[in-house]
Amino acid sequence: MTPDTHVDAETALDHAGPGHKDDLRLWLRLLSCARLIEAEIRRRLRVRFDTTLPRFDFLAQLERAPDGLTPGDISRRMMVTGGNVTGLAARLEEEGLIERRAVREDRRAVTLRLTPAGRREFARQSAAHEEWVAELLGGLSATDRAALLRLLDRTRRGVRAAISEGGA
Amino acid sequence: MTPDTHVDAETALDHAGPGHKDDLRLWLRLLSCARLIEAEIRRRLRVRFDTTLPRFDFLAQLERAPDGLTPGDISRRMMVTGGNVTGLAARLEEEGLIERRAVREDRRAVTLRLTPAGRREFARQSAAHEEWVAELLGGLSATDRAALLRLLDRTRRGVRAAISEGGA
DNA sequence: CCGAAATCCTTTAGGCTTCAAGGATCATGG
DNA sequence: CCATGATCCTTGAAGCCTAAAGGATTTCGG
Repeated sequence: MTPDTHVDAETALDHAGPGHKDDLRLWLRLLSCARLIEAEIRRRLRVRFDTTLPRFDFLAQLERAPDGLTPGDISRRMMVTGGNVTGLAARLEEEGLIERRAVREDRRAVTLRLTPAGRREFARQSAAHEEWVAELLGGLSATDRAALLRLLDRTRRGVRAAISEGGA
Repeated sequence: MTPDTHVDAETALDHAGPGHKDDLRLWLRLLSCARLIEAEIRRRLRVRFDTTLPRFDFLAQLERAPDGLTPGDISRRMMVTGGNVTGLAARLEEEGLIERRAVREDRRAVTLRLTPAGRREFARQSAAHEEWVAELLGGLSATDRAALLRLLDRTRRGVRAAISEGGA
């Protein structure tokens, strides 16, 4: 409100160097880019397969694990909470796409695996999904793609480092 | 099912060039990168301010519009549905961070604006948010930042073009 | 052996998000 | 004027997601 406050806010940013504002721009652009693609993929999954991205990701995890996974495994791989997995699994089982099986060695646990119908359905969805992504990213040159891949890898590593430092 | 079908599926991918799989990798990396940052920011907003990203974004929109915005405006700017805005606005109003005001010229509409408390609260959150982003992205060199910004811009334009073509 | 702690999964409450439907108001063409 | 259609916002149903608490089982130290 007062002039002093106003100046302080600005100088605080200036002292922190030019990176502050640039980083915000970079993050907002990264976010909008990811959201744009994600929203389109969600839309197409809904329109063409009457499903959702979490369901698709769930089936993708099981597809890669022929022997099945426990809810805990899926929770860790999808980076979501256990309660979330319980709900998704209930609906997918209800639709006959996955099945539950008791684990002999541990009566607390259960393994989830694709049913034949689930495997078939995921194959259809997966092929379309791959085409969509190629279509959406098709505008980039091979050079740009490679550069972007490398930069994103560096970004991710940097972010992970920052999180584990700060989180310690 | 039949051998022919199987071959067709594979050749279809091959004909599309090596970009298919690469694009998928690129998309997954972009997504994991964005989600990593977003999850950390959501976590900090919750822990330190007991709030959420949608609420923060909502206040940010109002902060930039001193004269207030209608739910429709916010819906468009945040790229979410109107019903979503209704619910967020109800909770933010309940907490005294925003206020509703009738519009004289149009009795269907209403303008939402920050209360003084809302403006104060957002200032706190916004400053912290900016620091967090700088901290998380701080590992990147100036060169990488600039390159990434440019590549993401190209990506976004390409995706938008692909969507508007396909969506026509 | 046995009790405490850890692990596994589920449940519950609450917030976020969408789609679809509905009520109120405005604008327009007849 | 007024009926029709458009626009604005809200509501309702359903799915996604989290944090926190709870029940069942396993593990492990004593």
